[in-house]
Amino acid sequence: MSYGDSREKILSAATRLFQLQGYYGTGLNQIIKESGAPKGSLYYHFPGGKEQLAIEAVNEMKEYIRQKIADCMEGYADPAEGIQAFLKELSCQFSCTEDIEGLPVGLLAAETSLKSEPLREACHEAYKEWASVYEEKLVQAGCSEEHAKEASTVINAMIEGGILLSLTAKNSTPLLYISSCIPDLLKR
Amino acid sequence: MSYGDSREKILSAATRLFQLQGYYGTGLNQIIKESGAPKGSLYYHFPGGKEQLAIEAVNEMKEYIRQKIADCMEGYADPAEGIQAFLKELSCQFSCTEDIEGLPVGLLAAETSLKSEPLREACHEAYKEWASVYEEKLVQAGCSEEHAKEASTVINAMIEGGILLSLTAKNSTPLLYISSCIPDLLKR
DNA sequence: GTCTATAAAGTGATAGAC
DNA sequence: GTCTATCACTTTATAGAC
Repeated sequence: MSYGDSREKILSAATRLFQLQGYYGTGLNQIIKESGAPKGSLYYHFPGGKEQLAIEAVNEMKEYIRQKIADCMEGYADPAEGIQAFLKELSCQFSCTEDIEGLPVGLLAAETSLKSEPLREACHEAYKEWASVYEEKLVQAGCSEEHAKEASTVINAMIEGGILLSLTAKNSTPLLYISSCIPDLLKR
Repeated sequence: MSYGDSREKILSAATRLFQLQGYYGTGLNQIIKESGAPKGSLYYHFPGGKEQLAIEAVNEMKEYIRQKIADCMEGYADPAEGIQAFLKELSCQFSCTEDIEGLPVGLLAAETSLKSEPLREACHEAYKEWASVYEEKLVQAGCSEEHAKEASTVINAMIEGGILLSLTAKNSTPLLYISSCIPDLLKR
């Protein structure tokens, strides 16, 4: 292969750390150290430096979460049940401190949306992609295009907000409350 | 007075900057510079250093937002209308780039909940306080205590998530979508 | 209450050898 | 592809003068 796995190891450590600690809370040294990749290879693989690394990390989060949402939605005919399955999966991490994954995309988005346009765009694309998975399912289930568009955005907001509240509360209660109100939200 | 206004100026600059740029994205030097307060007075007024400053900043955000929510709720008999008034106010900042206030509490919470217990607790208290304002109004309007408790947490999550999405999208659409689904959420 | 000076460590980034 | 060494800068925090 043209790339060894150094690039991959760096990117996966960066993704994990950015999600947990944020952009400014994570140093390049820490990324290198946790990745176990050779020290000198960072700027070889990521000539754009920290910003490029963060953009690619956001793309990793985007795809990882998109897949999770899609898997959950596929398992049920009713969109509400699919979303609840996804929320259930998210809530698991708060049972055990070690499992906590942080706030995917949201932390980086909040830190950098006003400071780096390319990074903001990457975060925005992630939210758009997740919304489109919800949207498609809702339309398939008989929602109007308009309602599906609104609802999918609201679901994105609730879930990011719910993770944030669960992180702060150190328990999954907020995510579970959200889960229980999903059917009411989609009933229209 | 026993304190001049240096303390106040430092704290208000810190509050603004932490909310916009986060804990690690904001340096003590920048806070001093923007506050216009004398350079040497920071550790005199805040012997606990950056962490103490952030905790007090979170308390400022807590009170500022609590007041805003309370004002909005007082203006209407219907809780849904009060919440929509608050969302309308939040959405204004995205009309003009200069007015953007960032993500109150949420950014600091996401960055530090896993790293500083006292800071996490301060953020948690803020969310609890906001929720109790919603809760009280909902119970007054005839909701069951149980439903009011759930709904107020969900509203907190939606709003923090909505600000985050609006920040990332650079427009108020997410907050407005949330506003339009509030009545459905409370109908029970 | 405020100042300067500075310590001690960390940051992102680059150059040049191998 | 990877290494080391290093630059230029910023960070939080402290000590001691005024």
